[in-house]
Amino acid sequence: MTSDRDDGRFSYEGLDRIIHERARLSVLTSLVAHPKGLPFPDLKRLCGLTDGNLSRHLAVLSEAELVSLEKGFSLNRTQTICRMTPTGRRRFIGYLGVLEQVVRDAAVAAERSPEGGVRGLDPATKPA
Amino acid sequence: MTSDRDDGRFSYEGLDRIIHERARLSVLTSLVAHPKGLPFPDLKRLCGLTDGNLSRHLAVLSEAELVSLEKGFSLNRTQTICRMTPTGRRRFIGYLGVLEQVVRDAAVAAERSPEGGVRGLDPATKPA
DNA sequence: CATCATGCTTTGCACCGCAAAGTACCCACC
DNA sequence: GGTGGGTACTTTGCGGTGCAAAGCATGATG
Repeated sequence: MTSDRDDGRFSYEGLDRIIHERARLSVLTSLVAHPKGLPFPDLKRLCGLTDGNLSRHLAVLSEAELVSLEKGFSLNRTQTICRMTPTGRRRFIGYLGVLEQVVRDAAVAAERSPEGGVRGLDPATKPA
Repeated sequence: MTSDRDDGRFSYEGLDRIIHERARLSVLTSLVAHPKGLPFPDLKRLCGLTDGNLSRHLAVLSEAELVSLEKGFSLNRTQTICRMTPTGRRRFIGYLGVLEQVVRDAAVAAERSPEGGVRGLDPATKPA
């Protein structure tokens, strides 16, 4: 059934641990959708994260140089603006390619076995 | 910029922690591609996992009743056959829907900001 | 001045992924 | 029959991490 050639067929090594994490995936998607950057509180609301959580994940992303943090003041308040770095953007897009591959693999497979419930996941199907 | 209506816009709560993990994502994708089940060693090779790793992840998936483990004998060897349960299949497909949404959100956003490198990720583009 | 709200950061812990070591079984081979 | 080796897993140990709760600093408000 499975041949030697299939070794690692589904290993998906491109799923970078830094990126492949729900909260950080949220953050990065938010940031790629807002190329001019987002203030901490907006990001927090978009991602549905607590303060502490967002802070920690931003630290990780910043450490990995996937996002940059610009700390300043606005309306007499401290304000951190988060942006995606060019590196971050590149790596995120690479990651998305792998993610796309996962979805495609799974959709093809699920389609092939007839046990129903696969509507809208056929890779050739466009969403409504 | 972001309105109240956007709260949680990118929170992706459907990214189930049990499923959203590289190794288990591998396992589930392998299993959905092999509806008749896979023996432990084949699964291990497909996913590029060590024995211990696969064992642990299977325990988690089995505990959550996303996969079933059938332990038996074949050719005088112990053999565990792993299958996806109907529940597992349903939940995995649900998860895939969310994953698809992530890819689509990100692709749209990345497309919209002009800084290049987005080839092949446009949601309207089919792979070659 | 006290209180409350905002905008984060730090702490603490429980959980988890991973590799290495361990167990069980079977099969040669001498 | 016993020893060595291979297959098929399971268990253990540990370093790392996500998360919530608590902490801290600043500014507005009564």
